Amino acid sequence: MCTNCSFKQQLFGNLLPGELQLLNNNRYEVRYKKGETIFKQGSALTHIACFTSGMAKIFIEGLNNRNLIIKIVKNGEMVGGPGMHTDFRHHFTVSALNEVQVCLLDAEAFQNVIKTNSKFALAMMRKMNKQGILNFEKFINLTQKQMPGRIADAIFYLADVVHENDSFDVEISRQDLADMTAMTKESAIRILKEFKDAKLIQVEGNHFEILNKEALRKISLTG
Amino acid sequence: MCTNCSFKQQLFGNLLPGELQLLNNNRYEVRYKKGETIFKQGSALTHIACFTSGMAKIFIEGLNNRNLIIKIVKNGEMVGGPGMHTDFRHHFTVSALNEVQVCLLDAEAFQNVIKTNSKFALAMMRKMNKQGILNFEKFINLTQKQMPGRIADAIFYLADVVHENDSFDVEISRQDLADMTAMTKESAIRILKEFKDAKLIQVEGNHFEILNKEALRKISLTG
DNA sequence: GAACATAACTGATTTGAATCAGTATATTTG
DNA sequence: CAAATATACTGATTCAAATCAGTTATGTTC
Repeated sequence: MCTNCSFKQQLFGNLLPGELQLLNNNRYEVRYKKGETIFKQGSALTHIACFTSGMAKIFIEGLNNRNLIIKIVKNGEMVGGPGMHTDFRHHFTVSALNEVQVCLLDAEAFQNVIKTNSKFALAMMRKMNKQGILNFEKFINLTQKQMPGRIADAIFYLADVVHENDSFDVEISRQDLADMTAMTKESAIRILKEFKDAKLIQVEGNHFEILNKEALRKISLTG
Repeated sequence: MCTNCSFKQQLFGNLLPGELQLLNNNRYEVRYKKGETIFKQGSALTHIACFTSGMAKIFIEGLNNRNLIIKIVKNGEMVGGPGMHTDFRHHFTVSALNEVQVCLLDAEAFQNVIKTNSKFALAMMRKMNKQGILNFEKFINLTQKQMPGRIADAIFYLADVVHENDSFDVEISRQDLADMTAMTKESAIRILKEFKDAKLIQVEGNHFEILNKEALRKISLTG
Protein backbone atom coordinates (compact mmCIF):
# COMPACT_ATOMS: atom_id res chain seq x y z
CA MET A 1 0.00 0.00 0.00
CA CYS A 2 1.32 3.44 -1.01
CA THR A 3 -0.43 4.96 2.00
CA ASN A 4 1.97 3.37 4.45
CA CYS A 5 5.05 3.20 2.22
CA SER A 6 8.26 4.24 3.96
CA PHE A 7 9.17 6.42 0.98
CA LYS A 8 5.74 8.08 0.86
CA GLN A 9 6.83 11.41 2.31
CA GLN A 10 9.95 11.58 0.14
CA LEU A 11 8.17 10.81 -3.11
CA PHE A 12 4.54 11.76 -2.64
CA GLY A 13 4.56 14.22 0.25
CA ASN A 14 2.35 16.62 -1.68
CA LEU A 15 -0.41 14.17 -2.54
CA LEU A 16 -3.87 14.07 -1.00
CA PRO A 17 -5.09 10.69 0.33
CA GLY A 18 -7.42 10.27 -2.65
CA GLU A 19 -4.64 10.95 -5.13
CA LEU A 20 -2.32 8.49 -3.44
CA GLN A 21 -5.14 5.97 -3.53
CA LEU A 22 -5.49 6.53 -7.28
CA LEU A 23 -1.81 5.70 -7.80
CA ASN A 24 -2.13 2.72 -5.47
CA ASN A 25 -5.07 1.30 -7.43
CA ASN A 26 -3.00 1.07 -10.58
CA ARG A 27 0.15 -0.24 -8.98
CA TYR A 28 2.02 -3.50 -8.92
CA GLU A 29 5.25 -4.71 -7.42
CA VAL A 30 7.96 -6.58 -9.31
CA ARG A 31 11.26 -8.15 -8.29
CA TYR A 32 14.14 -8.20 -10.75
CA LYS A 33 17.27 -10.30 -10.61
CA LYS A 34 20.75 -8.92 -11.30
CA GLY A 35 21.18 -8.11 -14.97
CA GLU A 36 17.48 -8.04 -15.80
CA THR A 37 16.02 -5.18 -17.78
CA ILE A 38 13.45 -3.05 -15.99
CA PHE A 39 12.82 -0.54 -18.79
CA LYS A 40 14.10 -0.95 -22.33
CA GLN A 41 15.07 2.04 -24.45
CA GLY A 42 12.60 2.50 -27.31
CA SER A 43 9.76 0.57 -25.67
CA ALA A 44 6.48 2.11 -24.49
CA LEU A 45 6.54 4.15 -21.31
CA THR A 46 3.46 2.85 -19.53
CA HIS A 47 4.71 2.94 -15.95
CA ILE A 48 6.83 4.92 -13.54
CA ALA A 49 9.17 2.85 -11.38
CA CYS A 50 9.68 3.55 -7.68
CA PHE A 51 12.62 1.67 -6.22
CA THR A 52 12.06 0.13 -2.81
CA SER A 53 15.27 -1.93 -2.66
CA GLY A 54 18.36 -2.74 -4.72
CA MET A 55 20.19 -0.71 -7.31
CA ALA A 56 19.90 -0.19 -11.04
CA LYS A 57 21.90 1.55 -13.74
CA ILE A 58 20.20 3.93 -16.15
CA PHE A 59 22.00 4.16 -19.46
CA ILE A 60 21.52 5.44 -22.96
CA GLU A 61 22.18 2.87 -25.66
CA GLY A 62 24.28 4.79 -28.12
CA LEU A 63 26.36 4.02 -31.22
CA ASN A 64 28.17 0.76 -32.00
CA ASN A 65 26.87 -0.99 -28.89
CA ARG A 66 28.36 1.64 -26.64
CA ASN A 67 26.38 2.72 -23.60
CA LEU A 68 26.43 5.86 -21.51
CA ILE A 69 25.41 5.41 -17.88
CA ILE A 70 23.68 8.58 -16.78
CA LYS A 71 22.59 7.60 -13.29
CA ILE A 72 22.55 4.87 -10.68
CA VAL A 73 19.28 4.61 -8.77
CA LYS A 74 18.48 3.01 -5.43
CA ASN A 75 15.63 2.79 -2.95
CA GLY A 76 13.43 5.84 -2.51
CA GLU A 77 14.01 7.00 -6.07
CA MET A 78 11.46 7.39 -8.82
CA VAL A 79 12.28 6.75 -12.48
CA GLY A 80 10.16 8.08 -15.30
CA GLY A 81 12.27 9.71 -17.95
CA PRO A 82 11.84 12.37 -20.62
CA GLY A 83 9.36 10.22 -22.55
CA MET A 84 6.81 11.16 -19.88
CA HIS A 85 4.31 13.71 -21.24
CA THR A 86 6.01 13.62 -24.65
CA ASP A 87 6.23 10.52 -26.84
CA PHE A 88 5.62 8.03 -24.02
CA ARG A 89 8.59 5.93 -24.96
CA HIS A 90 11.66 5.11 -22.91
CA HIS A 91 14.76 7.05 -23.89
CA PHE A 92 17.09 4.97 -21.77
CA THR A 93 17.42 1.40 -20.53
CA VAL A 94 17.22 0.60 -16.83
CA SER A 95 18.97 -2.57 -15.74
CA ALA A 96 19.18 -4.18 -12.28
CA LEU A 97 22.64 -4.24 -10.68
CA ASN A 98 21.50 -6.63 -7.95
CA GLU A 99 18.22 -7.97 -6.59
CA VAL A 100 15.81 -5.09 -7.14
CA GLN A 101 12.29 -4.42 -5.96
CA VAL A 102 10.17 -1.76 -7.63
CA CYS A 103 6.63 -0.46 -7.53
CA LEU A 104 5.27 0.25 -10.98
CA LEU A 105 2.77 3.08 -11.13
CA ASP A 106 0.52 3.63 -14.10
CA ALA A 107 1.87 6.55 -16.14
CA GLU A 108 -1.62 7.77 -17.04
CA ALA A 109 -2.78 7.82 -13.42
CA PHE A 110 0.44 9.59 -12.58
CA GLN A 111 -0.22 12.24 -15.20
CA ASN A 112 -3.79 12.68 -13.91
CA VAL A 113 -2.49 13.35 -10.43
CA ILE A 114 -0.14 15.94 -11.86
CA LYS A 115 -3.15 17.63 -13.46
CA THR A 116 -5.16 17.73 -10.24
CA ASN A 117 -2.37 18.63 -7.80
CA SER A 118 -0.38 21.73 -8.71
CA LYS A 119 1.97 21.37 -5.74
CA PHE A 120 2.89 17.90 -6.88
CA ALA A 121 3.30 19.15 -10.45
CA LEU A 122 5.67 21.84 -9.24
CA ALA A 123 7.61 19.29 -7.19
CA MET A 124 7.97 17.15 -10.33
CA MET A 125 9.20 20.15 -12.28
CA ARG A 126 11.71 20.85 -9.54
CA LYS A 127 12.89 17.25 -9.81
CA MET A 128 13.16 17.49 -13.59
CA ASN A 129 15.14 20.71 -13.43
CA LYS A 130 17.48 19.36 -10.75
CA GLN A 131 18.25 16.53 -13.11
CA GLY A 132 18.72 19.14 -15.84
CA ILE A 133 21.35 20.91 -13.74
CA LEU A 134 23.14 17.61 -13.18
CA ASN A 135 23.03 16.95 -16.92
CA PHE A 136 24.72 20.30 -17.57
CA GLU A 137 27.48 19.36 -15.15
CA LYS A 138 27.78 16.01 -16.90
CA PHE A 139 28.15 17.75 -20.27
CA ILE A 140 31.14 19.70 -18.95
CA ASN A 141 32.62 16.71 -17.16
CA LEU A 142 32.41 14.48 -20.21
CA THR A 143 33.45 16.98 -22.88
CA GLN A 144 35.98 19.21 -21.11
CA LYS A 145 37.83 16.93 -18.69
CA GLN A 146 40.29 14.28 -19.61
CA MET A 147 40.22 10.75 -18.30
CA PRO A 148 41.66 11.20 -14.78
CA GLY A 149 39.18 14.00 -14.07
CA ARG A 150 36.27 11.94 -15.33
CA ILE A 151 37.25 8.88 -13.27
CA ALA A 152 37.65 11.10 -10.19
CA ASP A 153 34.14 12.45 -10.81
CA ALA A 154 32.77 8.92 -11.05
CA ILE A 155 34.47 7.88 -7.80
CA PHE A 156 32.99 10.89 -5.99
CA TYR A 157 29.58 10.12 -7.45
CA LEU A 158 29.78 6.55 -6.19
CA ALA A 159 31.05 7.62 -2.77
CA ASP A 160 28.91 10.70 -2.14
CA VAL A 161 25.67 9.98 -3.97
CA VAL A 162 25.35 6.22 -4.39
CA HIS A 163 27.02 4.68 -1.33
CA GLU A 164 27.20 7.78 0.90
CA ASN A 165 30.53 6.59 2.28
CA ASP A 166 34.20 6.99 1.32
CA SER A 167 34.62 3.24 1.62
CA PHE A 168 32.25 1.14 -0.45
CA ASP A 169 31.74 -2.02 -2.47
CA VAL A 170 30.51 -1.31 -5.97
CA GLU A 171 27.82 -3.25 -7.76
CA ILE A 172 29.13 -2.06 -11.11
CA SER A 173 31.81 -3.59 -13.35
CA ARG A 174 34.88 -1.89 -14.81
CA GLN A 175 32.97 -1.72 -18.10
CA ASP A 176 30.19 0.13 -16.29
CA LEU A 177 32.74 2.55 -14.85
CA ALA A 178 33.95 3.12 -18.40
CA ASP A 179 30.35 3.64 -19.53
CA MET A 180 29.89 6.28 -16.82
CA THR A 181 32.93 8.20 -17.98
CA ALA A 182 32.72 7.77 -21.76
CA MET A 183 35.95 5.85 -22.23
CA THR A 184 37.06 2.27 -22.89
CA LYS A 185 37.32 -0.22 -20.05
CA GLU A 186 41.08 -0.53 -20.64
CA SER A 187 41.49 3.20 -20.07
CA ALA A 188 39.28 3.14 -16.97
CA ILE A 189 41.36 0.30 -15.48
CA ARG A 190 44.59 2.13 -16.27
CA ILE A 191 43.48 5.35 -14.54
CA LEU A 192 42.25 3.34 -11.56
CA LYS A 193 45.69 1.78 -11.30
CA GLU A 194 47.36 5.19 -11.55
CA PHE A 195 45.17 6.47 -8.69
CA LYS A 196 46.00 3.35 -6.69
CA ASP A 197 49.75 3.75 -7.30
CA ALA A 198 49.52 7.41 -6.29
CA LYS A 199 47.78 6.30 -3.06
CA LEU A 200 44.71 8.38 -3.88
CA ILE A 201 42.39 5.41 -3.57
CA GLN A 202 42.48 1.81 -2.54
CA VAL A 203 40.94 -0.64 -5.02
CA GLU A 204 40.68 -4.37 -4.60
CA GLY A 205 38.14 -6.05 -6.85
CA ASN A 206 34.82 -4.44 -6.02
CA HIS A 207 36.04 -2.67 -2.92
CA PHE A 208 36.85 1.03 -3.25
CA GLU A 209 38.14 3.44 -0.67
CA ILE A 210 39.07 7.09 -1.03
CA LEU A 211 42.42 7.67 0.69
CA ASN A 212 43.37 11.20 -0.37
CA LYS A 213 40.17 13.17 -0.86
CA GLU A 214 41.85 16.55 -1.42
CA ALA A 215 44.15 15.32 -4.18
CA LEU A 216 41.29 13.44 -5.84
CA ARG A 217 39.08 16.53 -5.61
CA LYS A 218 41.78 18.57 -7.28
CA ILE A 219 41.98 16.11 -10.17
CA SER A 220 38.19 16.20 -10.48
CA LEU A 221 38.13 20.00 -10.59
CA THR A 222 41.06 20.64 -12.93
CA GLY A 223 40.09 17.85 -15.34
CA MET B 1 0.72 43.50 -24.90
CA CYS B 2 0.90 39.72 -24.46
CA THR B 3 -2.78 39.49 -25.40
CA ASN B 4 -2.13 40.35 -29.01
CA CYS B 5 1.40 38.98 -29.32
CA SER B 6 2.00 37.05 -32.54
CA PHE B 7 3.65 34.24 -30.54
CA LYS B 8 0.80 34.07 -28.01
CA GLN B 9 -0.70 30.84 -29.30
CA GLN B 10 2.65 29.13 -29.64
CA LEU B 11 3.87 30.01 -26.16
CA PHE B 12 0.78 30.66 -24.05
CA GLY B 13 -2.03 28.86 -25.87
CA ASN B 14 -3.18 27.25 -22.63
CA LEU B 15 -3.51 30.45 -20.61
CA LEU B 16 -6.74 32.12 -19.56
CA PRO B 17 -7.06 35.87 -20.27
CA GLY B 18 -6.52 36.72 -16.60
CA GLU B 19 -3.37 34.62 -16.41
CA LEU B 20 -1.96 36.19 -19.54
CA GLN B 21 -2.77 39.58 -18.04
CA LEU B 22 -0.82 38.64 -14.92
CA LEU B 23 2.25 37.88 -17.01
CA ASN B 24 1.73 41.05 -19.01
CA ASN B 25 1.60 43.19 -15.84
CA ASN B 26 5.10 42.12 -14.84
CA ARG B 27 6.64 42.30 -18.26
CA TYR B 28 9.13 44.54 -20.00
CA GLU B 29 10.79 44.59 -23.38
CA VAL B 30 14.52 44.92 -23.95
CA ARG B 31 16.68 45.21 -27.07
CA TYR B 32 20.17 43.74 -27.06
CA LYS B 33 22.98 44.44 -29.49
CA LYS B 34 25.16 41.73 -31.00
CA GLY B 35 27.48 40.25 -28.37
CA GLU B 36 25.53 41.51 -25.38
CA THR B 37 24.71 39.18 -22.52
CA ILE B 38 21.02 38.54 -21.91
CA PHE B 39 21.41 36.09 -19.02
CA LYS B 40 24.67 35.42 -17.22
CA GLN B 41 25.50 32.01 -15.77
CA GLY B 42 25.51 32.13 -11.97
CA SER B 43 23.34 35.24 -11.69
CA ALA B 44 19.82 35.32 -10.26
CA LEU B 45 17.02 33.93 -12.39
CA THR B 46 14.35 36.59 -11.96
CA HIS B 47 12.85 36.57 -15.45
CA ILE B 48 11.95 34.30 -18.31
CA ALA B 49 12.93 35.57 -21.76
CA CYS B 50 10.62 35.31 -24.76
CA PHE B 51 12.39 36.07 -28.02
CA THR B 52 10.45 38.20 -30.49
CA SER B 53 13.30 38.84 -32.95
CA GLY B 54 16.96 38.05 -33.49
CA MET B 55 19.03 35.10 -32.40
CA ALA B 56 21.02 34.17 -29.32
CA LYS B 57 23.37 31.39 -28.30
CA ILE B 58 22.84 29.53 -25.04
CA PHE B 59 26.06 28.11 -23.64
CA ILE B 60 27.47 26.60 -20.48
CA GLU B 61 30.64 28.28 -19.28
CA GLY B 62 32.86 25.34 -18.47
CA LEU B 63 36.50 24.75 -17.58
CA ASN B 64 39.49 26.88 -18.65
CA ASN B 65 37.32 29.44 -20.42
CA ARG B 66 35.85 26.79 -22.66
CA ASN B 67 32.16 27.06 -23.53
CA LEU B 68 29.64 24.50 -24.68
CA ILE B 69 26.81 25.87 -26.83
CA ILE B 70 23.71 23.84 -26.08
CA LYS B 71 21.15 25.69 -28.16
CA ILE B 72 20.54 28.56 -30.52
CA VAL B 73 17.27 30.39 -29.91
CA LYS B 74 15.25 32.67 -32.16
CA ASN B 75 11.86 34.37 -32.25
CA GLY B 76 8.91 32.55 -30.72
CA GLU B 77 11.11 30.73 -28.22
CA MET B 78 11.01 30.96 -24.46
CA VAL B 79 14.15 30.64 -22.33
CA GLY B 80 14.04 29.86 -18.65
CA GLY B 81 16.47 27.14 -17.74
CA PRO B 82 16.84 24.48 -15.05
CA GLY B 83 17.28 27.12 -12.33
CA MET B 84 13.51 27.70 -12.58
CA HIS B 85 11.72 26.14 -9.58
CA THR B 86 15.06 25.05 -8.11
CA ASP B 87 17.82 27.43 -7.03
CA PHE B 88 16.61 30.35 -9.18
CA ARG B 89 20.02 30.94 -10.68
CA HIS B 90 21.05 30.79 -14.30
CA HIS B 91 22.96 27.66 -15.25
CA PHE B 92 23.97 28.97 -18.64
CA THR B 93 24.79 32.24 -20.33
CA VAL B 94 22.62 33.62 -23.13
CA SER B 95 24.34 35.96 -25.54
CA ALA B 96 22.89 37.88 -28.52
CA LEU B 97 24.19 36.80 -31.95
CA ASN B 98 22.63 39.84 -33.66
CA GLU B 99 20.12 42.56 -32.80
CA VAL B 100 17.75 40.81 -30.39
CA GLN B 101 14.40 41.77 -28.94
CA VAL B 102 13.01 39.96 -25.92
CA CYS B 103 10.09 40.18 -23.55
CA LEU B 104 11.13 39.53 -19.96
CA LEU B 105 8.45 37.94 -17.82
CA ASP B 106 8.64 37.87 -14.06
CA ALA B 107 9.68 34.37 -12.94
CA GLU B 108 7.47 34.51 -9.85
CA ALA B 109 4.38 35.48 -11.82
CA PHE B 110 5.28 32.73 -14.26
CA GLN B 111 5.45 30.20 -11.45
CA ASN B 112 2.11 31.39 -10.08
CA VAL B 113 0.47 30.81 -13.44
CA ILE B 114 1.93 27.29 -13.47
CA LYS B 115 0.30 26.70 -10.10
CA THR B 116 -3.12 27.89 -11.23
CA ASN B 117 -3.19 26.35 -14.69
CA SER B 118 -2.51 22.62 -14.82
CA LYS B 119 -2.73 22.48 -18.61
CA PHE B 120 -0.01 25.09 -18.87
CA ALA B 121 2.04 23.26 -16.24
CA LEU B 122 1.76 20.07 -18.26
CA ALA B 123 2.75 21.92 -21.42
CA MET B 124 5.83 23.24 -19.63
CA MET B 125 6.73 19.73 -18.49
CA ARG B 126 6.37 18.53 -22.04
CA LYS B 127 8.72 21.30 -23.14
CA MET B 128 11.23 20.40 -20.43
CA ASN B 129 11.17 16.72 -21.32
CA LYS B 130 11.52 17.42 -25.03
CA GLN B 131 14.67 19.34 -24.19
CA GLY B 132 15.67 16.37 -22.03
CA ILE B 133 15.39 14.03 -25.02
CA LEU B 134 17.52 16.42 -27.10
CA ASN B 135 20.09 16.50 -24.29
CA PHE B 136 20.30 12.69 -24.37
CA GLU B 137 20.97 12.82 -28.11
CA LYS B 138 23.59 15.47 -27.48
CA PHE B 139 25.29 13.24 -24.91
CA ILE B 140 25.67 10.51 -27.51
CA ASN B 141 26.69 12.91 -30.27
CA LEU B 142 29.38 14.55 -28.15
CA THR B 143 30.77 11.46 -26.45
CA GLN B 144 30.46 8.73 -29.06
CA LYS B 145 31.03 10.42 -32.40
CA GLN B 146 34.29 11.70 -33.70
CA MET B 147 34.79 15.13 -35.16
CA PRO B 148 33.31 14.69 -38.67
CA GLY B 149 30.12 13.24 -37.19
CA ARG B 150 29.81 16.07 -34.70
CA ILE B 151 30.34 18.76 -37.34
CA ALA B 152 27.78 17.07 -39.59
CA ASP B 153 25.31 17.13 -36.68
CA ALA B 154 25.95 20.83 -36.16
CA ILE B 155 25.41 21.59 -39.85
CA PHE B 156 22.10 19.72 -39.82
CA TYR B 157 21.08 21.55 -36.66
CA LEU B 158 21.81 24.90 -38.28
CA ALA B 159 20.04 23.94 -41.51
CA ASP B 160 17.02 22.07 -40.15
CA VAL B 161 16.32 23.73 -36.82
CA VAL B 162 17.85 27.20 -36.85
CA HIS B 163 17.60 28.40 -40.45
CA GLU B 164 15.09 25.88 -41.80
CA ASN B 165 16.89 25.85 -45.14
CA ASP B 166 19.77 23.89 -46.70
CA SER B 167 21.34 27.18 -47.76
CA PHE B 168 21.91 29.70 -45.01
CA ASP B 169 24.10 32.46 -43.63
CA VAL B 170 25.26 31.77 -40.10
CA GLU B 171 25.38 34.33 -37.32
CA ILE B 172 27.92 32.20 -35.45
CA SER B 173 31.70 32.22 -35.71
CA ARG B 174 34.02 29.25 -36.29
CA GLN B 175 34.78 29.33 -32.57
CA ASP B 176 31.05 29.02 -31.89
CA LEU B 177 30.86 26.04 -34.23
CA ALA B 178 33.70 24.50 -32.23
CA ASP B 179 31.83 25.28 -29.00
CA MET B 180 28.76 23.48 -30.36
CA THR B 181 30.76 20.36 -31.14
CA ALA B 182 33.21 20.28 -28.21
CA MET B 183 36.38 20.66 -30.22
CA THR B 184 38.97 23.37 -30.96
CA LYS B 185 38.29 25.97 -33.66
CA GLU B 186 41.29 24.68 -35.64
CA SER B 187 39.73 21.23 -35.78
CA ALA B 188 36.32 22.61 -36.72
CA ILE B 189 37.85 24.59 -39.58
CA ARG B 190 39.76 21.53 -40.78
CA ILE B 191 36.67 19.31 -40.89
CA LEU B 192 34.75 22.08 -42.66
CA LYS B 193 37.48 22.18 -45.29
CA GLU B 194 37.40 18.38 -45.65
CA PHE B 195 33.62 18.52 -46.21
CA LYS B 196 34.12 21.32 -48.72
CA ASP B 197 36.84 19.40 -50.60
CA ALA B 198 34.60 16.32 -50.66
CA LYS B 199 31.82 18.51 -52.16
CA LEU B 200 29.48 17.71 -49.26
CA ILE B 201 28.94 21.34 -48.47
CA GLN B 202 29.74 24.74 -49.85
CA VAL B 203 31.27 27.20 -47.38
CA GLU B 204 32.30 30.74 -48.10
CA GLY B 205 32.72 32.92 -45.03
CA ASN B 206 29.35 32.92 -43.29
CA HIS B 207 27.49 31.28 -46.14
CA PHE B 208 26.79 27.56 -45.82
CA GLU B 209 25.04 25.26 -48.25
CA ILE B 210 24.45 21.53 -48.02
CA LEU B 211 25.33 19.93 -51.37
CA ASN B 212 25.25 16.20 -50.62
CA LYS B 213 22.68 15.61 -47.93
CA GLU B 214 22.82 11.80 -48.07
CA ALA B 215 26.59 11.60 -47.62
CA LEU B 216 26.49 14.17 -44.84
CA ARG B 217 23.67 12.28 -43.12
CA LYS B 218 25.72 9.11 -43.28
CA ILE B 219 28.67 10.82 -41.60
CA SER B 220 26.31 12.18 -38.95
CA LEU B 221 24.86 8.72 -38.25
CA THR B 222 28.02 6.66 -38.27
CA GLY B 223 30.00 9.21 -36.26
C1' DG C 1 44.06 54.80 -45.69
C1' DA C 2 47.60 53.18 -42.53
C1' DA C 3 47.62 50.84 -38.03
C1' DC C 4 45.60 47.77 -35.24
C1' DA C 5 42.82 44.10 -33.87
C1' DT C 6 40.08 40.13 -34.63
C1' DA C 7 38.74 36.08 -37.07
C1' DA C 8 39.88 32.51 -40.48
C1' DC C 9 42.89 29.41 -42.10
C1' DT C 10 47.12 26.11 -42.62
C1' DG C 11 50.97 22.96 -41.53
C1' DA C 12 54.08 20.57 -38.15
C1' DT C 13 54.31 18.41 -33.86
C1' DT C 14 52.84 16.44 -29.62
C1' DT C 15 49.85 14.06 -26.71
C1' DG C 16 45.85 11.68 -25.04
C1' DA C 17 43.19 7.88 -25.64
C1' DA C 18 41.59 3.90 -28.46
C1' DT C 19 42.74 -0.28 -30.39
C1' DC C 20 45.00 -4.55 -30.60
C1' DA C 21 46.82 -8.52 -28.57
C1' DG C 22 47.50 -10.83 -25.30
C1' DT C 23 47.72 -13.00 -19.89
C1' DA C 24 45.65 -13.57 -15.41
C1' DT C 25 41.84 -14.20 -12.47
C1' DA C 26 37.33 -14.92 -11.17
C1' DT C 27 32.84 -17.03 -11.95
C1' DT C 28 29.53 -20.18 -14.21
C1' DT C 29 27.96 -24.41 -15.72
C1' DG C 30 28.24 -29.08 -17.76
C1' DC D 1 36.02 -30.70 -10.49
C1' DA D 2 37.39 -29.48 -15.01
C1' DA D 3 35.97 -26.82 -18.90
C1' DA D 4 34.17 -22.81 -20.43
C1' DT D 5 33.15 -18.10 -20.17
C1' DA D 6 33.31 -13.66 -18.52
C1' DT D 7 35.79 -10.10 -16.25
C1' DA D 8 40.07 -7.84 -14.88
C1' DC D 9 44.36 -6.45 -16.04
C1' DT D 10 48.84 -5.18 -18.83
C1' DG D 11 51.92 -3.69 -22.58
C1' DA D 12 52.75 -2.24 -27.47
C1' DT D 13 51.01 0.23 -31.19
C1' DT D 14 48.08 3.22 -33.80
C1' DC D 15 45.22 7.02 -34.44
C1' DA D 16 42.47 11.10 -33.47
C1' DA D 17 42.58 15.48 -31.88
C1' DA D 18 44.88 19.25 -29.34
C1' DT D 19 48.52 22.29 -29.23
C1' DC D 20 51.84 25.22 -31.19
C1' DA D 21 53.32 28.40 -34.49
C1' DG D 22 52.61 30.70 -37.75
C1' DT D 23 50.13 33.26 -42.33
C1' DT D 24 46.29 35.28 -44.57
C1' DA D 25 42.10 37.60 -44.59
C1' DT D 26 38.48 40.71 -42.68
C1' DG D 27 37.00 44.27 -40.09
C1' DT D 28 37.67 48.56 -36.72
C1' DT D 29 39.37 52.72 -35.36
C1' DC D 30 42.35 56.68 -35.18
